[in-house]
Amino acid sequence: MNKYIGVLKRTQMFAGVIDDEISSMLSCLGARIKSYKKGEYVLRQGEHLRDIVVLVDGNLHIQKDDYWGNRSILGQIAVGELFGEAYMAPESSALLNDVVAVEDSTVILFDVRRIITTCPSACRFHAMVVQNMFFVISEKNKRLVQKLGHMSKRSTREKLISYLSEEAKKQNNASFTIPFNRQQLADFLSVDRSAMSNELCKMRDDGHLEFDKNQFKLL
Amino acid sequence: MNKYIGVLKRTQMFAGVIDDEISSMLSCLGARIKSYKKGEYVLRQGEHLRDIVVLVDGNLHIQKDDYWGNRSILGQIAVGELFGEAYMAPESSALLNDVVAVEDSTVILFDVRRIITTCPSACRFHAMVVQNMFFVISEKNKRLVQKLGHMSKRSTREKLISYLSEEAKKQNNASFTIPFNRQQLADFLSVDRSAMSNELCKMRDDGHLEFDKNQFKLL
DNA sequence: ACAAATCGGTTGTTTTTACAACAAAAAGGA
DNA sequence: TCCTTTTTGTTGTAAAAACAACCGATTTGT
Repeated sequence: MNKYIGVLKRTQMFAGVIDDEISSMLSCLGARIKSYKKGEYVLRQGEHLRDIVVLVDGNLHIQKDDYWGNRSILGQIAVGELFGEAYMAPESSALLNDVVAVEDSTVILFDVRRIITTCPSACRFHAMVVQNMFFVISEKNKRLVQKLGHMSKRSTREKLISYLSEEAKKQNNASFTIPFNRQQLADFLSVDRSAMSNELCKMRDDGHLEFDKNQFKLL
Repeated sequence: MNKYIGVLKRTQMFAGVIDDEISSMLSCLGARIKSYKKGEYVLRQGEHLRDIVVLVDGNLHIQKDDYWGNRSILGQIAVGELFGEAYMAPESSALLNDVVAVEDSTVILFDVRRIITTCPSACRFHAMVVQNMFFVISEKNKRLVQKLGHMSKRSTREKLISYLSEEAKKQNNASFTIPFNRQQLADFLSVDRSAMSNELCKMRDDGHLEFDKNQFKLL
């Protein structure tokens, strides 16, 4: 687990906490490590979650498949980001989505209750982690609101524009890479892949953007 | 402000805090009170928010209007609920939506920084409010995820089913009232009102539900 | 290197939704 | 109460999206 201290140090959750402190906090917070192969389920819809899941290597998707096999992707977790913040309240622990490793992945799990309850042994930085968590959850909420902003657009084209412009803004560059292939992007925006592909090409022909694979450039 | 202590006491934010303590916390948390007439803007998109807004009377909608006048409703704030939790992180304070009073409303504002920073004078229940806020944000997060669940459905009918069943579940009754009229519900689900109205009537004719105004019953 | 699987784009058809216009019913105000 | 405004349902048409099927290119595994 110690080999990932460098990764943890750079997460928002542990912002301002030094290596030595992280190391001692691992036990204080009941940390455990787990690895998953590409395609494996990290968590399943309906499961009860009592941990905060921090991704230290790989790539996760939060998604849901309906009865007819339609998939919708709620979001993506990149290295350093975490999952499970929505299930910290004691009563609301039944997961609404699956969490799937889209690449070989490694996560570190922290016991939720140990995070929100400041420990008696009072490791110095516990209070800072609590405050960091506030900001992390707050950020997460904002991202969900942004996603709702994309989804509330009526046409496929508008959804694409909404999503791509925000991605450009987030990466602070008109050229940027998205973490999805076409099918995944369609599942993320809840539209049909072929229709979306069509629309992307039209937008390209209209001179609004250029793309190659998952690399885009807004014009 | 003191006339609303009874309301505050029943909010999740102040769960477990007694009247006297709330009263003293009001100044500790830099509380201010504001009232709005029906139709007035409480907050506007792009504004910078440094407060948590608790609704103590009335009804608020969180919404956004685009250039062409299309409105989309992100959510509704009922008495006792709060707004602003997505903007607690110092860098993310630019509002993504308007907040509008859909009835005459009264809110109490709390300085965010005073909430997350435990005060030196250490009012006894401050720590409890901090923990409560964790749960509130977490709940909000869950609600956003649920809304994304509805929005990710491909057809108007499925969106309606998704929303209405959840509402029934939330109110723990097959008969329930929704906080929207038809146009508002359409704006909430991002569909056309007339098409939605049509679909609702078809669903009624198919024997799936009954409704009268904003009172629904699932069969 | 080869076969198999995945991925992205294209096209035609069907289904669904948006849009516009209107009428009946209900609510609100003078 | 009566008039005005708002709300809801209805219908027809136009536009858009979903669906299905296919192909070529790329990637992956052996």
